Amino acid sequence: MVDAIDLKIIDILEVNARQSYAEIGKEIHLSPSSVRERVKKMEDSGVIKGYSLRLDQSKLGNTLEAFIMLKIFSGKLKPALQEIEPYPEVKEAFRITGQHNLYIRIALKDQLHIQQFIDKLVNFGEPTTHLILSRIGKENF
Amino acid sequence: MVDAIDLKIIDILEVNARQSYAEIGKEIHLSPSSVRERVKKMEDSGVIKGYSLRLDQSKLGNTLEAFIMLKIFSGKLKPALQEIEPYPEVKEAFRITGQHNLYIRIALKDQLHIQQFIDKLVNFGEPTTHLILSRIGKENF
DNA sequence: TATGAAAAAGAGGCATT
DNA sequence: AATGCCTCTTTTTCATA
Repeated sequence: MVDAIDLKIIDILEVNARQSYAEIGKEIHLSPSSVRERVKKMEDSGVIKGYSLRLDQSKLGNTLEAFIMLKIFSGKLKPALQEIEPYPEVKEAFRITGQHNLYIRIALKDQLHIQQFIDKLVNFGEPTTHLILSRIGKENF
Repeated sequence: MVDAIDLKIIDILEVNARQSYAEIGKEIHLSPSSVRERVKKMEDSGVIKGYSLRLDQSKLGNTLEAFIMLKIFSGKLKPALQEIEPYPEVKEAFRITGQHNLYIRIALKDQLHIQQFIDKLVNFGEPTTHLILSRIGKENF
């Protein structure tokens, strides 16, 4: 399904998803079309779901990044999901195991906005908030 | 710094970072070169840090996704960071406020591997693990 | 906006299994 | 027969003025 060469391509694209097939091919000693074929197969099979951006949220004016874990009130899961879905502040969300049921990552302008955001969530569950202080690791995180 | 048109370009690239400048230009009624110029400026200023992939980890054989929050033991922050930095299983990590100090997101083959991973972390702090059950929201999450 | 240069997409062929 | 890679050609896109 996905062989060692495919994994190499993924590694390269993970660092820079806009790298050309020609350049990728040079790195792994394959022709541009072969690289392209492999990428297309991975897109078609769903291994590669899409291509995205790494943004510096602070330079976009969002000085606060945080994640909120929600302990959902009984029967409030569906309405909670519908509530948070459309917000552009929400960068990522998933259902989780443990004391809380929902993980929501957000990027916000300032403290006032995080307060307003939490105020909306308290209708659906009990929130625990963690501010993100800094990212760790390689640049491609 | 970043105007409304730039934000539109970011929105488009966030959904598909491999979209061509020509196509982006069509959507926002701008010439390919103008789009290209704006993107380059955002790259140079660091607003756009890079381009990345959205992968289906389960199709790569990683059936388990999780995040671990670590309550770091006194003086163990630096060694903890050095320990986790090189692991390919670590997809994201940041320092956080609250009861825990470190957030670590991982993708792993199976339960055995998560156990082994946690075993390494207990030397540096007290871990709390949450498995990720499912992603919520649009496809570009 | 127009241009040459570069890359992507597609077709066909060859080699290995 | 199927797969994976290559080369060649056409079309599209990029970067420069």
